[in-house]
Amino acid sequence: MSNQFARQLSLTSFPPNSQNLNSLCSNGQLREALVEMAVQGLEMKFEGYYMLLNECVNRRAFREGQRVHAHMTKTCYLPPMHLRTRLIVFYNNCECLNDAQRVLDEMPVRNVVSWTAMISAYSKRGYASEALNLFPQMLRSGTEPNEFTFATVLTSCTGGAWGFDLGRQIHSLIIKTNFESHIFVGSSLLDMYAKAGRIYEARGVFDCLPERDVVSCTAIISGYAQLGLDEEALELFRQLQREGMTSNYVTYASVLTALSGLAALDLGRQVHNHVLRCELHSYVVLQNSLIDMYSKCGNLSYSRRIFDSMPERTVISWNAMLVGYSKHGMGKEVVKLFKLMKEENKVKPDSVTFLAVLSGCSHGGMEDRGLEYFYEMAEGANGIEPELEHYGCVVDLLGRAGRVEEAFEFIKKMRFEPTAAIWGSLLGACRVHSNVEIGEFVGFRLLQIEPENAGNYVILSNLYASAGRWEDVRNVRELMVEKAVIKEPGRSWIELDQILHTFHASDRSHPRREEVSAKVKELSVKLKEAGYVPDLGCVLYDVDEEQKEKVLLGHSEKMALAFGLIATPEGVPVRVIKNLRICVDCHNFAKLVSKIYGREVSLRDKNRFHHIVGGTCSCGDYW
DNA sequence: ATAGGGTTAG
Repeated sequence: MSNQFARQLSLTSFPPNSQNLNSLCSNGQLREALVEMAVQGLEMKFEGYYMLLNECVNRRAFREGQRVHAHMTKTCYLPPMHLRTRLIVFYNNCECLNDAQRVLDEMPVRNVVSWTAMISAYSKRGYASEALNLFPQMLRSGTEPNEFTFATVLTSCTGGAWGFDLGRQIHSLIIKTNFESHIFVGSSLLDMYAKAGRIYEARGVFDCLPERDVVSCTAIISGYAQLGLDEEALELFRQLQREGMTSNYVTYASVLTALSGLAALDLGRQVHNHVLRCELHSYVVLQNSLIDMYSKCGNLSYSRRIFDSMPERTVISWNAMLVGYSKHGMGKEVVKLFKLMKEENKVKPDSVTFLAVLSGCSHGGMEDRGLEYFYEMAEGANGIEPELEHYGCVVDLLGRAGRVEEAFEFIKKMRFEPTAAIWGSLLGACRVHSNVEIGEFVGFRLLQIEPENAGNYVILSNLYASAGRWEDVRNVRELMVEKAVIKEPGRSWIELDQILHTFHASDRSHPRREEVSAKVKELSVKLKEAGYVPDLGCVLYDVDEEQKEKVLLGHSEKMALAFGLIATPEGVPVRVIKNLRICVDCHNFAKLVSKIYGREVSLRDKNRFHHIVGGTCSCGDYW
């Protein structure tokens, strides 16, 4: 009765059916549109539902969308496929994957679009295995995938070995169905290869694309950057720029990742200026990248300035800043900033936050504070379960404080199987604090798990040497010669006028190599007068002492440092970057250089910064 | 009606 009355009313006062709904929806008057839906009752047209659902999707209006769904179920005997597909998208948007799946389950017929919408829903929410299960179901049902399906499903193949295997099978299907050169499919495909570490395959796909756009170019650049192939990323970026590539904020974020890795401050500043000119600087992602870039280039105050100027911050902003302080050994700043984060209470700390805080306490010599945070975490106060890496930080904390036995007990009680990294951290502590008893046990354990890592043999033999157990030193050396492989050759570099000067151990390739080795020799003579004693224990090979000293003087960081002294004016700080951990001998060497030549030396190694002033290092000689 | 690349940690 009232329905009929309403219909009469709507016929007299409004234009009939969807006309009115259309204007209400396009004015964003969702509530009024819902009233109109009720008024139209059984007369609702499919276009009307479509417009309403669209509005609910855009506004993430969950309750309203549910009402539309219920109304549709009541009035339509068989809702058409496109409306049901829109419902899948709607429920996904409201993070109700169960409801989305139910809509798919209730469809009497499905086509490629509805399947793809559901696969996309799972992959967007991070349910890779559900997405990957759905794909073969779709094939079995006889539905042919299209370019949308392939582009979508490949994004779920980046998780692990299982996903990659499936990804390769999907690749061959893509070749068979001739979608390989489709730009969306190609970008997704090359990204999958890059994330699996197969950069050559990724590049192959990229090179075969008949056309390129921002996304495909960014995908391949970031592929290199994510694998730590920073120079290649930078080189490709420059080349593609010459060829007229357009860039957007994602491109610059990826390039900044590469520049962070290279610690290329001048180039980083240049990108920053460019970002400002293009008015891209308000993207939070880009601000986060800039914070990270400045901190990894040694310029923490710039990072902080950007951080302070941000109107909105994500957890990544906080983490990047905390990691910055941590790597610079500024434990107090880490604690202060973490307090601020909690007080502000806008952004919840995540597991990376705690990694940064714990390792910040460790690098900053604040063991007790770090332990407090760990136990706070373990009690579940923050809703984050400590993971293996957090336990690793605690081993580091205890080891640094000389509490080696405690660290050993802690490892035994962990709910994880200790990894090589955990044992390695404890072995390092045993060496610094000369605990041969535990060190020997840990060392052998480590040689079992990781026999190919040369570094482990060196630390163990150093430990024996410090105890005067020369027979054992020799045995370890022999073992090493049999089994160890040096994975990554040592490499150091220094940036001068936007150019990176790279040196390898005993390098012969730099144009000024003669000058540089002469300078290293000169330095060593001067430093010896001031008490420098080469630490022959740092040499891997079994050669005579004179040879060992030569090997030490050939270390890449000494050459980069010497080059810095030659090529920059007196009094200017020298910034050296090394791809591995710095060795004890080079650390001593740099400390003496800073003292005798009155130069500040900033040395970034794989793990952290060493700020060396007047013969003292910010790491407190533990790293 | 359905689609691709990004920032912290390891």
